[in-house]
Amino acid sequence: MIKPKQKSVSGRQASSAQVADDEASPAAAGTEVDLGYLNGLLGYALRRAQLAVFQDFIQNMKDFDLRPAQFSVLAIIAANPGLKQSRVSEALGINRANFVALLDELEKRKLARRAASPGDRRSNALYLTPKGESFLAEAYRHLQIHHERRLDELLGSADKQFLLSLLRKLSTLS
Amino acid sequence: MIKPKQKSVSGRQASSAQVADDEASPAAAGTEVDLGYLNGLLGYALRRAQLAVFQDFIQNMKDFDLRPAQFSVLAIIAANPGLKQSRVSEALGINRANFVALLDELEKRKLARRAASPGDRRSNALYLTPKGESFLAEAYRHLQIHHERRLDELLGSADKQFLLSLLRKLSTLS
DNA sequence: GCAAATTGTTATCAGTTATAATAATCAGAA
DNA sequence: TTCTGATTATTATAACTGATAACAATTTGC
Repeated sequence: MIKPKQKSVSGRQASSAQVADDEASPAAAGTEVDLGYLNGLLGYALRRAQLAVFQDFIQNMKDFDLRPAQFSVLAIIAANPGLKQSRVSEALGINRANFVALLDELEKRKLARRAASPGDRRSNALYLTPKGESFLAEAYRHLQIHHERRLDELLGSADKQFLLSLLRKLSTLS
Repeated sequence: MIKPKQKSVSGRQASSAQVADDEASPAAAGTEVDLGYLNGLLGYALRRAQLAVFQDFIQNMKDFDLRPAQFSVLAIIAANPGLKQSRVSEALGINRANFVALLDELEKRKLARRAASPGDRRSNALYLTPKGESFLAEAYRHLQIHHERRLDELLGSADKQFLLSLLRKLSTLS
């Protein structure tokens, strides 16, 4: 079902590795820039891909004025209504001090709200407002149609699923 | 040769999607946090994976005091000696204004140097110093042994190659 | 020869991320 | 129960990244 197409990926190692500097002939202007050691580095490929995908995400969420971090907060709260603030920030890997302003903004826009946590007066239980629920649902629908579908077309949806599984493995590092 | 293992990736859509808020029962404390909509989003998986891989990179480069951006600059110069400053920054997607301080640092550490560009007195031709050459080679060797090999073991080296090819496709997004 | 573009640089600003400190509250041990 | 230590949300702050604008020197094209 999933056909890994390795066609244009070959010849990677051969391209650089030997760092011979002939200072007499500076790299030609019309030539393509050789990525050298970067060609094999997963971190580099990840960074470039993440930047490109986030750019597309941000572009698509322009009408919603929603950046990736904000979307992720709404999504977590929607899936776990009543979760306390520290657990939401922890789940997203966001420092809880920095999470305050992020949530302030969402609360100011009436998309989320802090509620008293029953049994612990220190913590806030977080909920989406009704407006937040429909807003998130619409944003998600828009993303599916415009953002994710575009990625499906670029990668093939089977390969995209496989990509997701590989990325999840990487997230478990240390 | 490449066997896409889709085992634990199934049931993604089913997990959330229905955002039913039962405000009466706040999300339990001992329960795992449900990622909800984030489960299907490629951008989220990419971000978490990139963060994890960069953390491992930085950890492994601690003795070299070399961060990803610095490594990438050295790698580009090594593979394209004499390339002018603006082309290096452009190749890495780094704003040329921000590139100045980055290169200043590498020059202060005697790893790279700005040289006069023959035929254009505006631009700098960039080279690694001999120290820079050996430093980069050692850093790369260390990365291969400790960083990339670990990723190979985590993903399987065939799947890692396939992952690289998918990430490169994503980087082409507008 | 002159207007427009390029190159490196500085200054600046918004956004992100990490740390420390603090007040309120909770939990557990003496 | 009281007291000590941990947790929670918050503020303030600093470091770092990324983008923009302005500028001088230089090159390019008409």
